[in-house]
Amino acid sequence: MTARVPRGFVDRDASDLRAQDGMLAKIRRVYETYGFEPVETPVFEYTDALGKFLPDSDRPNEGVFSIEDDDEQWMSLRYDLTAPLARYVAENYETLPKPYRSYRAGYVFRNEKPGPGRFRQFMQFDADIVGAPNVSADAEMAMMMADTMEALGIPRGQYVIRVNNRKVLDGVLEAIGLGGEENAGRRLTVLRAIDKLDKFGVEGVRLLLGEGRKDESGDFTPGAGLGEDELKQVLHVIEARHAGKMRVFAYSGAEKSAGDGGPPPNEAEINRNTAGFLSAILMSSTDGRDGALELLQLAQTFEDAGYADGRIQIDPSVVRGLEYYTGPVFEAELLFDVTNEKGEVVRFGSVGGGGRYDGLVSRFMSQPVPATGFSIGVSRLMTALKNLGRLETSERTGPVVVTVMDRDRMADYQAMATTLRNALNDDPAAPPVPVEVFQGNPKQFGKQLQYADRRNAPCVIIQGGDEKAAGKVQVKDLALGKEMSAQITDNAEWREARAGQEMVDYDPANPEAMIAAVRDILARPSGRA
RNA sequence: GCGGUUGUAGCUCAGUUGGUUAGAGCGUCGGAUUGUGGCUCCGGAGGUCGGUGGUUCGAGACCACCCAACCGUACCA
Repeated sequence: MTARVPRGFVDRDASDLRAQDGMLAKIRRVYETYGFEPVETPVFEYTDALGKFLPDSDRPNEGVFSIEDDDEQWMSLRYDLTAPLARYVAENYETLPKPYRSYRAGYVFRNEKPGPGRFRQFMQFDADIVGAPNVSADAEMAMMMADTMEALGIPRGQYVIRVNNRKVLDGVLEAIGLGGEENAGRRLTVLRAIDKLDKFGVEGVRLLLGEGRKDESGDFTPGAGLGEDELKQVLHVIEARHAGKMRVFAYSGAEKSAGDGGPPPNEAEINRNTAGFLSAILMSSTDGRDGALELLQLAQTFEDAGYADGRIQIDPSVVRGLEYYTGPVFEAELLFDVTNEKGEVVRFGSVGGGGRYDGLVSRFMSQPVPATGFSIGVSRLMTALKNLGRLETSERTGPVVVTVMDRDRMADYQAMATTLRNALNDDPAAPPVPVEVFQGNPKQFGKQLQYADRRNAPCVIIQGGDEKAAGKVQVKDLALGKEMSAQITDNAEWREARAGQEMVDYDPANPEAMIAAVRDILARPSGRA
């Protein structure tokens, strides 16, 4: 039987976990400063509470991992953290303060084809406000997302929070005659096409909105079949930001620009212009007009709070999830390209997103409950940060290893380790300094040093019969020894040299000299961070 | 799901028109060195040649199907 991890899942080692802990702490801190408090819900929910994927006849596993409980109820692993939150809020509605601000991090599961950077188990870190109907709450979420990006060390200008409003898209769909139940399918096709803007560009989207598009493998994707006129209206909406930059304020059959002369608009003006342009071209639709006005309010909030310097951009091409968003939506995008292990340039794109979901909690209740929130893809963002060099990937100092020269004296070695461990860890606020006794087969002393070397140990303690008799121990600086080894090519000589070692006084009642020697090595900047 | 490419040791890869017991480098383990990491030298382990079936005197190689990975695409709460 071969040992193998299930497809789409990953094992994660110490450095991954430490890096992740560091990231989560930074994100958590931002959320806490905004007044959010943690909550945890289980990884399983009843399948119908998750919404979309009801058990269909005999195969309820499409997209989600599901099992049938012995009371014949279907349960599924959560595929995001939003639906479980909605369930939690509905179940505890009476006792929770409203608006309810909460955050949570956790693994979510999707039963689908894994790809590079796409796994079947991955971590999300969400924050939501339930019970706040105003767009001001949406603005706050977008701004907090920007703060989070910066707290993680992503420089300003290397990320952007793009903001749209679902009502704007609904509005244009209505305007081109795709309102109503009977057009639900085509609406989806149009939204999916819009979502492809950054992938295929305007021309690609134009094809997907019209006839369809053939990709480089020869596969054909059928389009939405829009006529020339409808197509043009959709393109005007998703390119509204472009119009905002050009200072185009209205569209009336022919494009006209007021951009001749004058300084180019700043980011705050672009946001306002974009929203203004949208409200002008979506006059005919109630939804569209409302959506555009909300975007205008958002733009104003960002400007007044100082976030409209390019960090947060109104961009009507943002779509996000097709399922439950009802108002403002936002997306955090990384703007830098990174080179992966294979030397290929990869554009990371979206690392998080969210929006307003006014319908989700009320599915469980007899009253409407507005909510807005966002989600960060922790695993994905971590990969990006690693490539950006913003992740604490530096190896920790390994343990101080007390070696075993005489296997009958294990108790003595344990005592040394205890003494060192207590002395080096007397400050509970400082990072831990690990100290351990070598617990492998001590027969070959060379193996013990090899072990210490592999553990990235800063130093080892050696006490054989000679040292014992003299009331001493050897404290060996491994990094220093390594440096010295560069000049020695003969092995016998190298062994004889005992590079980096220092002999100090030691007896159990008086370990100060040993402790001082170890402290000294730990304080050396000899490359072992 | 659809289309393409690729599957040989833990990793990177050789393997001739189909021909003996399938190789190399790196890694790993052991030894040279029973009180010293690195270097060097010597040795060992590790393979259902992705799987099944077929063609053939003979298949790692050829054919069919299946599986997996990668790339593109679709879906993505």
